[in-house]
Amino acid sequence: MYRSHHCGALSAKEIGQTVHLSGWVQKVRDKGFIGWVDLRDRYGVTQLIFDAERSAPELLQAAKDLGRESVISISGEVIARDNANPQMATGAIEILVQELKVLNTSKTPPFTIEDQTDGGEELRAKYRYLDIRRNPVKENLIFRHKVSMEVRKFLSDQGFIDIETPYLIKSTPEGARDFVVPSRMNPGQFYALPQSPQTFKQLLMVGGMDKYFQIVKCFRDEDLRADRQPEFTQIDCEMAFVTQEDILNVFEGLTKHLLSEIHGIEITSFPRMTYAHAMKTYGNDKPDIRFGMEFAELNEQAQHKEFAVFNAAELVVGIAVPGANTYTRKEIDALIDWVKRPQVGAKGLVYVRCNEDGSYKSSVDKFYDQEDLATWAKATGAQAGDLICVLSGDTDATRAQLSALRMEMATRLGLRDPKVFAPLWVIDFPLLEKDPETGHFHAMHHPFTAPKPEHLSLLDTNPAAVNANAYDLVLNGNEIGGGSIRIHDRATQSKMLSLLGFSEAEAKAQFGFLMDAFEYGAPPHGGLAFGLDRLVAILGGQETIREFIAFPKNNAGRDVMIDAPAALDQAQLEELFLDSTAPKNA
RNA sequence: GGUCUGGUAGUUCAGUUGGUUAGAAUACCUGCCUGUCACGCAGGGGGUCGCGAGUUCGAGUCUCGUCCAGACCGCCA
Repeated sequence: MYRSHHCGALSAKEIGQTVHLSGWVQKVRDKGFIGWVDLRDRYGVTQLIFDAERSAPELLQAAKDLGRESVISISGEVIARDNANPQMATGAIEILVQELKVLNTSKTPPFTIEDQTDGGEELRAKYRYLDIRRNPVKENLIFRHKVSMEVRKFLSDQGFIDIETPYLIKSTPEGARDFVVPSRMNPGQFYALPQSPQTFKQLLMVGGMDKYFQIVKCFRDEDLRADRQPEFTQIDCEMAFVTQEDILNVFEGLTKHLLSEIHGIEITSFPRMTYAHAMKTYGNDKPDIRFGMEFAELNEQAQHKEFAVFNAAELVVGIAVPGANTYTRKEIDALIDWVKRPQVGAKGLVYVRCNEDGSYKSSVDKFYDQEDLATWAKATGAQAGDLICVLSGDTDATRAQLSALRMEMATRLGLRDPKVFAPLWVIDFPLLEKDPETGHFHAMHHPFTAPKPEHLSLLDTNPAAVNANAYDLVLNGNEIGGGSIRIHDRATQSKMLSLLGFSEAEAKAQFGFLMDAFEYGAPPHGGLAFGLDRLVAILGGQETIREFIAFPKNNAGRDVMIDAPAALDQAQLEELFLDSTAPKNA
C-alpha cells in the first residue's frame, strides 16, 4: 500500500492511528539524536519524526541519508507534536515512522522546490516538471482547472453542446500566419492548424446544433508576448437565432458566474461602450476602466496661440494624472524620455502642474497664460495636486501614445489593483480597416462578420464607414473575448470577400464550402470566443499567461524542455516531400 | 524586422576609475547538536566571468561582432 492518507490530510483527530504516506522529501532536519523529514505531495506537507529512543538505529540513519526530492513511502503512527506548528495545516501532528521505503532517489534539483524559489525563468522552464511541484505553479494549474470546469458547467447548463472540430484543416490567406503540416499521402500538399474553429462552428449552426461550445487549442504562427503563445486555448461559442443582445447577455452571465464562483465578487456594473467612444476617451479599444484619467481633447483650448507644435497637430489631447504634481523636474524629464522611446513614439510631452494654491506652472508658459491653462484643467478634470500631460500629433498615433502613458501612470500610481475586476463590452466595431500602406481593406474582426443591417447599403458606397455587429469583452484593460453576428447568406458573404480583394475564383476556392452551406437554409447566427489563458491569468491577478500553462513556450516559440522545434532527419523529409536536395519528380 | 534590459559558483546576485588570489547568500559535502519546522554551530569543495575578436603593460570591467534569455514595437482578421 502506497498511502492511506494524503500529506495534507492528518490532524489531531487521527492521533494514535497507523497511516501510510507517500511523497517527496521536502526537507531533512537532522539534529543528531533526533531528525525530521518534511514529506510533500500535491495536498500538503506532513512532518515525519525519527529519534534515537523510539526509532531503530538503521531507520534513523536512513532518514538522515534522504536527499531532497527523493520519493519515499512510509508507515507509522500519528502522534501529537511536542511543539505544535500553527503555521502548518498538519502542524498539530507528526508521524513516528516505523517503516521507510525509498521508491526513487533524486539528483539535487537545479533550483529549490519552494514557493520563493531561487530559480530563474529559463531554468524553471527547462525543468518545468520540477517547477510544477512548487505551490505557486501547482495552484495556478488547479486554478485554471476550476475556471475551465465552471465554464463547462455554466455553458452546459445553458444548453450549449461541447463538440470537437478538426485540428488538420486548410490554410487561409486572411488573418494570422498559419502553422502548416505536410500531408504524406498528398505529396506537396499541406494541412493548416486552425487559428480558430470559426468556419466549423458556423457550419455546426447550419447543421442545426443551435448552441455549441468547445474549449479548444488554436494556433497562430506570430511573434510571442507575455500574454501570447503560438498555441493557446479558446472558449469557443456559437449560437443560432440570436441577436447581438442575446449573445451579450449570455456571456455577461458567464463572466458574472465566473467572478462570483471564483472570487465571490458580484458584478453590478457591466457597461457597454462603442468603439468610437473607447478610442476617443481612452485611446484604446480595450480600456482599463478601473481608474479614470479619461482623455480630454484640447484642440479648441490650445490652438489659438503661437505654439506651432499644437497648431500643426491634428489632435491635442491630455489627461490629468492624479497627485502627480509631486513629480520632480528630474522625474518629469524621465517621463518625457519614456514617451519618446520608440515603443511609445511621442515627439515630446507638454505638462501642466496644478499647484495647491490654484496656480498653474507648465512647460509652455511662454505661450499660454493662467486662464488658458485653467481651461485645460477644466477639460481634463484636473484638481490641485494633479499633473496634466498633453500629447499632440496625428490622431491615431497620439491616442495610442497617450493610452500607453495613461496605463503607465496608472501602474506607477498603483491604480491597477489585480483584485478589482471591471469588465465591459466594446461594441460597434468598424467592419473594415484600411491598410495604410497598401490601401486595401481587411476585416477588423474576420471576414464572416455581418455588417450592421442599417449600414448594408454603405458597403458599395463607403465601406470604411460600415460598422459591424461585432463586440469585445474587455476585462481590466485586456481583450479577453470577441465575437460577432455572422453573415449567413451567400450574397453578403460573397460581397464581403470581394471587398477584401478576393477574386470570385479565390473566394470559391477558399470559402466555397461555407457559401455553399449558406444556400441550404443557414440560420442567422453569431458567437464569440474567450481567450482562456488570458482570462485565467487575469482572474488569477497576473499578466503572464505562461504561469497558467503547464508546458509553455518561450519568447522565441521554443519549448526549452523538450527542445522543440527541431530538424527532421533526411528520411522523414523525403517521405514528406520536403527535401530540397532531393531530385524533383522523384 | 526593430528598440531596450540582462548573461559572473548548482542557483540568485554584487563586483567602484581597467589593476594583485573574482566575493556574498543559498544549495551541496563532512562533522557536531534531544523538539526542529527559513533549525543552529564549525569546516570544506565548487568559476571557460555566454562565445569570438580587438584596444591595453594589464579586461569580469572598455569597443565591435555573435549567441542566448526577457519586456516591448511591428505583427497577432
